[in-house]
Parts: sequence; structure tokens; C-alpha cells
Amino acid sequence: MNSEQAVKALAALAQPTRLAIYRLLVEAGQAGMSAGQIAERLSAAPATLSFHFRTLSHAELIASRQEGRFIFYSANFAVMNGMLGYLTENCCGGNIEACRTPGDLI
Amino acid sequence: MNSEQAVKALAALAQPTRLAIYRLLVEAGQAGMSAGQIAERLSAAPATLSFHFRTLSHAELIASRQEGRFIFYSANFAVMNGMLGYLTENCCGGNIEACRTPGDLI
DNA sequence: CTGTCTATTTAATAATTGTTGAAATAACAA
DNA sequence: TTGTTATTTCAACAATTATTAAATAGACAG
Repeated sequence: MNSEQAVKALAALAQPTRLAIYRLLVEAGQAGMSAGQIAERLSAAPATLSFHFRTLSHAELIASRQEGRFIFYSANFAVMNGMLGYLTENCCGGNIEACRTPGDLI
Repeated sequence: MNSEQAVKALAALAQPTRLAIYRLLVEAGQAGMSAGQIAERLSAAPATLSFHFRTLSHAELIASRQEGRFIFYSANFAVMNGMLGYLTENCCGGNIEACRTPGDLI
């Protein structure tokens, strides 16, 4: 993960509708959810969601697969893990203890 | 952590300069760094950084303390942890195994 | 008080982003 | 083919965001 990828992933999640989509997909696991199911759960217009799916896909935070007329989206955990690693890299200059006392980062 | 706070934190990090600031402060640990030191490391204009400090502070991702003429900023790990928890809540519907196989989320 | 250093605020501009209706595409059934 | 369903793309507009120069504020030394 580099800065550009991390910014893209963070920006993709930094929007209420997209964050809700992502959390729904994290909960759904491997099976994922169809665009229509997500639209129903979030009460959002299809065009609006399509726009957000594209942003999340472009950041590789979600993947899609077609099944008949439906498109299923699912969370890509690897990219989330990469982002978390990038955010906490060299935490407290490598001094684990200094890192644990204030909060409980990782 | 709620959706609004999470979006604020994610948006704060979703910008190259702010992400660089945050990572610098994660590395610096409790001691933090002065605004001037950060400006030097990132070769950014003071006014630009001030704008970004405000965004990060508002999201409570960083804290500040004054020491003489200097203002020291440091990372607030608690909010980062809250955000990570929010992102992975109810992962795979609670089925830990389904969650671990694809990547290694948490 | 005056001057210097550190950092923030203001104001203006340029660029990016989110939403939605309408049209288009694609899969399937009759 | 024709019709129906599921989803995306297009176009236009409103709203938000980032950057910078210039002005301001606050701390300290002489």
C-alpha cells in the first residue's frame, strides 16, 4: 500500500452512503449483496448507488460478480488490511510500549 | 463511534498532506512534533498545514499542546481505534472463520 | 515598548464531489 | 421479437474542498 492507494481507499469510505455500503458488505461477508438489495436497505436511488459502487470498486475496497440480471458486491478485506497497516506503520518509532499505553492501537 | 464521526475521521485522512501529517505523528508517538518541524518535513506552506491541522483536530485524530512559541501536535490513537472498530463491526455476520479466510481482517 | 519568531485566520479562487432524472445497456421470459 | 427487470451511464447543477498571499495574534528577548 502506498500513499496514493491509501488516500483513494480512505476517500472512498469518507462519505456516509459509501461507508454504509461498505459496512453492509463487511457484514454480508463472502456472499455479498446485490445492488438492488443494497438500494433497498439504504433507501437510495439506483443511480446514486451506482456512482458510489464505482468509487468503492476503483479503490478496490469492494469486488463485484454478475449472477443473471443481478450484480453482487462484496467487501475486499485485503485492501482494508493494507490500509490499516499503512496508517499504523512505524507506530511510535517502533517502540511498542509507547504505542500501547495511550490507546490500544493494533 | 457513529457514522458521522467515522466519516469525519476518514475524510480527515483522505488527503495526501493530512495522511502524511498523521503518519508522521503516529511515528513520533506521545512527544509529537511542532507545526514548524512538520512544515519542514513535508515542505508545505504554514497556512496550508494550519488548515489541515484544523481538519485533523476537528476529527479528534490529533491533539495539540502549546510549549512556548511552538505548538506540538500528536496522534490520538483512541479515535483511530474507534474508527477501525466501526469499519469492521459485525464482520461476516459474526462468523469469525468466514472473516479470516479471505484476508486477515483484525 | 519594539522587533522577531511561530503559527493561525481571512478572503479569494480553482478544482473536485454528490445527487438525480432520463436514457442506455444487458439478461432473461414469454 | 417484445416486454420486463436490474443496473449503469450521461448531463447538469449544487455544494464542498484545497491552496495561497496577506493580515493577524501570541510568546518571548532585548
